[in-house]
Amino acid sequence: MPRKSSDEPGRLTGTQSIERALLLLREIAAHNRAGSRLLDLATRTSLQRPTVHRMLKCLAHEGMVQQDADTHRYYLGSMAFELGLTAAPRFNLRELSHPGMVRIAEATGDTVFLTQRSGPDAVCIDRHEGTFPIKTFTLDVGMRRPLGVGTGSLAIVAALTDEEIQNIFNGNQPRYEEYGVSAATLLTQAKKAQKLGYSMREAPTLAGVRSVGHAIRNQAGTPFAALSVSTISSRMTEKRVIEIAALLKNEARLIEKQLSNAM
Amino acid sequence: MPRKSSDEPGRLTGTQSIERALLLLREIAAHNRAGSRLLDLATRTSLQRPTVHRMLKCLAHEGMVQQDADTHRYYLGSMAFELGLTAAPRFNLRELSHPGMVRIAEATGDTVFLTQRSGPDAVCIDRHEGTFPIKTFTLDVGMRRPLGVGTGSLAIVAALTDEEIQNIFNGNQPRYEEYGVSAATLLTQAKKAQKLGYSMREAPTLAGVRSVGHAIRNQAGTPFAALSVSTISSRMTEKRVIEIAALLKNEARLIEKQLSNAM
DNA sequence: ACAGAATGTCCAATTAACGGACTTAAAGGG
DNA sequence: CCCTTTAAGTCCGTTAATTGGACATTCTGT
Repeated sequence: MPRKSSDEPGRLTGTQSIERALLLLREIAAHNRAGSRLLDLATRTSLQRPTVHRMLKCLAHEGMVQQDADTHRYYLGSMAFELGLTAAPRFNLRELSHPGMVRIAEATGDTVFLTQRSGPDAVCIDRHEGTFPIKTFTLDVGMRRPLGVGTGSLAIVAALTDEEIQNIFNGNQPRYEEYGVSAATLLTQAKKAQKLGYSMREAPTLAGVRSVGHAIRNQAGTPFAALSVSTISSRMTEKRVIEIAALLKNEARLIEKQLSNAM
Repeated sequence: MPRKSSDEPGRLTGTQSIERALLLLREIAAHNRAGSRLLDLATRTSLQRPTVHRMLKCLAHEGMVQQDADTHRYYLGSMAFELGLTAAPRFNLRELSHPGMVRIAEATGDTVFLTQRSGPDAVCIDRHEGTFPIKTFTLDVGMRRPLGVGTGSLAIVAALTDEEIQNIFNGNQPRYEEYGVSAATLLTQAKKAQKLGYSMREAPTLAGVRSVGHAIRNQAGTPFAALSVSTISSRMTEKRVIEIAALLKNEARLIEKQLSNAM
């Protein structure tokens, strides 16, 4: 009997291979800079190597992934890019948020990030540089990491219900190690963020970088994205954290307002 | 017996449902403006309705498609958008070229431009500043000018076939006046660029500015973009022109290589 | 309120997908 | 240079997952 890949009560039926293919795509996306080797994908998805290989061959054939001829590594393909272009007009959080991000970058001088939730992950979907010469690019656009990793990501988590937070942290537990954090510390940080109304922390892997984040909620009140500002710790005094948090809150409100009109 | 869904000689095996799911995604993408109804998708893909429905349910569950609650119509979902963002750096000329532009700017200290052909025009799609304090911003990002005007633009033209060059110069003739050039002089400059393998000239409107450009070709060998470097003439000695041209050629090659992997 | 047309669901039959075992290719080390 | 190791890629018998005909439900228009 194959490993139970998921514990969801409302399992779907008759779509095992599609689910697996999408799982693979997510996994490839999560490591798209370096690319993924067949074996790593098999390990990370808990699928058998032949299965992964067969699926990748199909996905490559259709252009959803592409394999580097030299290194044999797998990356997202041109079809993924093209589907994204087609889908973009309906998910224009990025365009919608742009003016606000510019305002924040101008007001603070620091770099602003826009992060969107994607299931158990968060994806950085935009970045706007401030004018301050020391820049801290903690996130690249397109970067996908487990929810909770990253300050914007943390702000999203903290704004969820306690039950959901538990579920997410439980589900992502094995993946956190890779990013140098534990579910336990994340929970503490999320609790703190809930009290404050915004997330704030030092980057665990990058010493001397401090970030502030604020969630953006959809019409139903569910947080699905976040704005965050990141800079060197010396610029992020207590007082300034509060100012920036207020700024983020204000811009998040504006975006939420537009969203409720838009959809 | 099920309909033969495809006639390919080199059929893949063991991936029927993934192929079908991707077929559905393509079909949904092709009608993403208006959205697709279940029955239309079944008809257009020659799949059975229950099959389509089951797959869509899965795809929707995973966020690859999304169904409008009111109209029941299907659209591409947020995951499609996010995968696209992640894939973009490898397929988007601008993102793809970014590392190379940074390298050129660092090596030369001067400002680098990325120009893309758009029919009879060329558009500056990116610019990266060097460190040298005297900057010559001959191009703004987004600026659109007739092909041949501008050194990057000239490099693109020069790399086309003689027949195409004639057609373009004829078609653009009346528009050149505005930019202080004539089709005749452009032709001479293009011929010279063909011999050298790169374009070089003094800006006709801005005295004391000299630029070097090199075309970027797609897999078919057709030039469609160019890298160029621009600075004050006193910095652009004969010798330096040759060095920079070599630098540009090298980076253009790298981009072309990535493009050929990509598609 | 009713017909027509669409979406959504069920489950027995069957085939398409699975994965253990094997082959081939490429990297690393003596 | 050859041998070991490690990874990619392939094969094929078994079986569990997918399929799709038939049915249920919901929506739409008159």
